[in-house]
Amino acid sequence: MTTEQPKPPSTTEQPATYAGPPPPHFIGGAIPPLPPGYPPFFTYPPPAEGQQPDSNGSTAPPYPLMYPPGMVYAFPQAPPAAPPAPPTTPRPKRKQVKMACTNCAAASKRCDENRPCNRCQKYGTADSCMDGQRKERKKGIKRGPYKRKNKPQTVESAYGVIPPPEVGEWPQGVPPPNAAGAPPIYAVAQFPPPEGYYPVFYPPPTAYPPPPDGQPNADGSQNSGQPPPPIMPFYIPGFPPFPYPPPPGTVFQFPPPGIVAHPPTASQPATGAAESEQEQQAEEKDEEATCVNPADLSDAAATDSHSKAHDGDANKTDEDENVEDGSQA
DNA sequence: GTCGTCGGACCATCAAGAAG
DNA sequence: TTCTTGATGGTCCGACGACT
Ligand SMILES: [Zn+2]
Ligand SMILES: [Zn+2]
Repeated sequence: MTTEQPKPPSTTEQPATYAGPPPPHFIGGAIPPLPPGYPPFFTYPPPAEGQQPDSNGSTAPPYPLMYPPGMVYAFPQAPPAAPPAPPTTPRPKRKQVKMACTNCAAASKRCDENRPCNRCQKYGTADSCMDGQRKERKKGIKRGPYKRKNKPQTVESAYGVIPPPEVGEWPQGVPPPNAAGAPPIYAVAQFPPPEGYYPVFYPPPTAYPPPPDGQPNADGSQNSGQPPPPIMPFYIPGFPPFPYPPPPGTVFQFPPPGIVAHPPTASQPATGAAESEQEQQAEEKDEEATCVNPADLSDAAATDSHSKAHDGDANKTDEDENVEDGSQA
């Protein structure tokens, strides 16, 4: 994804409580204030194709949009000075024959597996069309230490999120809450975000263990070992994205206990990657829970699931494509 | 137009090094 | 033992010039 961090509201810089105007026709109590450090469930859609940043360099709409938790993705802000990237179609990989004939090799032209090869037949050099001698690779050359760069992808590397920690164990690479620059919350991806999106933050499902050094947090508090205060998500019926302020007649409601959201359907913005494992995990986890399509009820509960992507490297086959060589008219 | 030459991008292979 | 990295040796694209 992108290394640029998002500017939309779901960051720690945002006020922890919703400060906007009360939504019309709100039912079910006041919008619950978010615990300190928790971002609101607001996000923006990605900029439309060809949309230019405004004078502030922002491609966000003038109003926030609400997605139900479990499908909440913000999108990373495009760098203001970034020129519009031209659409690039990756060139198909060029196939090579295992061994070109001596004539083709000398002329640096495309050969094929046939003997005589196509080119030699065409130019009447079939009698001299034969394989050359391949040199043997040198052995025993010292190479020095390698840089490891293709580690198995984690949720974090794939989606820019940090998996929740086990109790009593700090996740690798995550500073404790009292450390400078520590994230106030952990990020949990419910579903793979669409291209160009990153998941919104959720509170960790487990307690913060005491900091390794026993020091208080940056805000002076001590980790109690208790789970952090949960975010009480709120929802509106319908299909995401929801405009905010919501249109007149919108009814807010809290999710009944045990209600979980379905993964995005094909009509929703989501990548197709890694969905099966997540779905399975979600189903296993919430077997007893009632599943409600958000399009029907717009309910969701923040459940924890990750996905992993692994970069396989298996390209050992070799088939020739018998492409006619030669200049055309 | 065809054909030969050639620089260099691209590709497949595989030994060395790293990890499990 | 298996996987990953990266150097190596190779193919062949595409530009160019000579020639017909
Ligand atoms: Zn050939
Ligand atoms: Zn040949």
